[in-house]
Amino acid sequence: MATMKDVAEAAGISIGTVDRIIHNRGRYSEETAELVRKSMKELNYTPNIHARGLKQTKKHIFSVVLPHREQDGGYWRLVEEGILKAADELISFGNDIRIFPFDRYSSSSCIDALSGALSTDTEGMLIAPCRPDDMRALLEHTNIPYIFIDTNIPDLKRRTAYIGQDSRQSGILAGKLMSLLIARNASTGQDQYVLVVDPPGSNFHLNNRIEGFRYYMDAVMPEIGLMTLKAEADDELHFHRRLKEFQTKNHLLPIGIFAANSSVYYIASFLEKEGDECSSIPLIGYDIIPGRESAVERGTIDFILTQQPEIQGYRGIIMLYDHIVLKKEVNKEVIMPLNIITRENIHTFTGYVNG
Amino acid sequence: MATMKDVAEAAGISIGTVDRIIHNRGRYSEETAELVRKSMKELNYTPNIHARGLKQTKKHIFSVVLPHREQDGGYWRLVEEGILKAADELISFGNDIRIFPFDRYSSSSCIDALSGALSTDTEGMLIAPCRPDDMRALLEHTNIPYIFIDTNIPDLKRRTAYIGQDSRQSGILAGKLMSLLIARNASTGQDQYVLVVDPPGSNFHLNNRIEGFRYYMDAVMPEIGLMTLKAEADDELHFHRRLKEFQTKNHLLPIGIFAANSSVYYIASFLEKEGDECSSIPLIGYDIIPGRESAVERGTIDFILTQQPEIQGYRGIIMLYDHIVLKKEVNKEVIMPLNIITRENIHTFTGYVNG
DNA sequence: ATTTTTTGCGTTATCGATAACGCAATATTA
DNA sequence: TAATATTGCGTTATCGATAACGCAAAAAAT
Repeated sequence: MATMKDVAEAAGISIGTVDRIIHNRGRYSEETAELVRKSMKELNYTPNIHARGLKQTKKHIFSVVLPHREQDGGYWRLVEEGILKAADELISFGNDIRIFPFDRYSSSSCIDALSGALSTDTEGMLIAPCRPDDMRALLEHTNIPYIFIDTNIPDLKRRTAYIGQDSRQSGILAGKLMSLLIARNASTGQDQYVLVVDPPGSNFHLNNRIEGFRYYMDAVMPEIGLMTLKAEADDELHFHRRLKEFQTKNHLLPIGIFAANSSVYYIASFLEKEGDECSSIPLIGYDIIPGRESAVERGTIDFILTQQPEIQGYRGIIMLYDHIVLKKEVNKEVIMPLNIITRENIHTFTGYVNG
Repeated sequence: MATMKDVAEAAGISIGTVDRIIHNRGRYSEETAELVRKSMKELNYTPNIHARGLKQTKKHIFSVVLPHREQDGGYWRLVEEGILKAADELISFGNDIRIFPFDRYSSSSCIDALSGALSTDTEGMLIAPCRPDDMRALLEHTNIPYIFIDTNIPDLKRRTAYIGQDSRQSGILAGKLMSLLIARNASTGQDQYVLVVDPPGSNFHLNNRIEGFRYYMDAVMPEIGLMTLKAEADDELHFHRRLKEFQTKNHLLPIGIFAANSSVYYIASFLEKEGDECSSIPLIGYDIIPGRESAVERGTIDFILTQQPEIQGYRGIIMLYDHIVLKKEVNKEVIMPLNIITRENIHTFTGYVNG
């Protein structure tokens, strides 16, 4: 509860000098600085956040660089929602948060978005570097601090922080849940297999999830085969068509289906259309998509895994603000908890927790 | 970004009057009030939280009334940890949070704690009313605002909020997970049963959890019997003794064990002592107890359900502060998300999320 | 009719950090 | 040596909300 005035008095120096020392704002001697730092320690001085916030009328500008909301099955929409929620809170303090969306399948779009963000008077950036190679060069030559969200580029050590998920582990978890779901039916017949649905596009996390799932299934249920269905378009009808094709080609139904992202909802609607025999097939996927929870509530989808992308987005912005404006220490790496959602607990997850 | 001065000017009135109207601090006419309210709406005025915080040098005092940390298998320690974390943040703003612990098995201790809290100059209370009948009378006659945590007293409508858990639903979820775990072994023999461990003491949530579990198991696996073991002391050795007794009396091992609280860790240590045949029995319980995660990591405990009591405590205090000091609107009812923890995701839950 | 109380409103010091401004004293350059 | 630049430090207005203080005018009580 010591004020700057207290520190100044204890050091036998003026407030102005103390302030200059704290903020390293030139024009002071190292001697007095030492003295002041000692007094600060002794009095356990912490700046009053309110006084600071009040004085700082300066409007802070932050930029967000992430894929279009519709991409990856609406995943980015969820992230963006959390970002907007945090932005809302910060805007009311006179700050500005600018979003630079890009097409995650286009190199030029990605580069444009990032250079757009860089060319403004941004003080910090929240970046989803899902095209690391397009972004690396630009990020190596900037002094603007940035936080990575969702994907990390480990070799860019100048990042302030990374907030994301352990996607391989989530695949392993999906494998475990699948093994429980199919335990009852397994080994009652020959040629049993689990269908792995690989969503369109290539994506670090998707690959990791699938790899983790495979790893677990091969280790625990080696007798169950895994078949992969690669989708080419992020579109409900496309999924239905591909599934139908698959069904006619393979007359034997899978004993379980794993979808590596929110396309699980497309699969659910297909299975429900096909009748009870299909909709009772164990089905695991990712992310709670607002408005589509009913497939979980009905039990067509058995488990949904999520790392709450909204909260990821929300916390990303708050971390940026904490770091740059409040000058707080922030965690270098935040891994989101891996939640298991099922019909019995989904209602406790809709709507925000925290924030 | 409108200030109070802007509002005053727009309404053709002084700042002092605007302030009086906002805070309902007597001495103004309803006419001008109407005018001011209109200007506030028009200018979309939001008070500057920093200016407010800066001016408010007044030290706020809050009280917390909850059971001793050791009770209910260490559950309250977790709640208290979250409370202390929030308190820490608030104390640095010059506030004071006082904890009044009580013995949840003693009526007089409970009454003493609550009247202790009430007799101070507390501005708000966070209360765990796990002895509703002892607390009701006192709470009906106070004007100090309070928030209930963990347990609710629905008929006390004057509460500011309730933050807690849906315990019956968590029992149902436990039932679902149990049914998956035992699916493989079920119906291979006669007289199969699941053991339900009822921890010492009578507790609203414990009863609900067990009731929910029973409900699910009876509905989905009626052929599996449920046997109950009632423990009398919250003590690891006591549990081991009772389990040993049970084992000698019933030569047939259970095909699954459900413990309605964190005593699941006592059961895990017993099963591990008894060898592989025992430690592979499906086991479900509650709460992550710091330092005892290894039983989950080894897989002796298959699933842990938790509603993150630390976060409950943390949020309870923050809600109190938001309501009383910042005069924010707070949710009347906050139900914590129901998390499923298993060896594949426990590492993402240790340590705080949010805060 | 006079005194007292109440009501309505304006003015202003204050909270703590910040950064602009100003003034010496010292150092550097011409 | 004189002119200029740099360094070190003190003083003070400012951010916006708050609440104490003061002063009239109106209302109530005597």
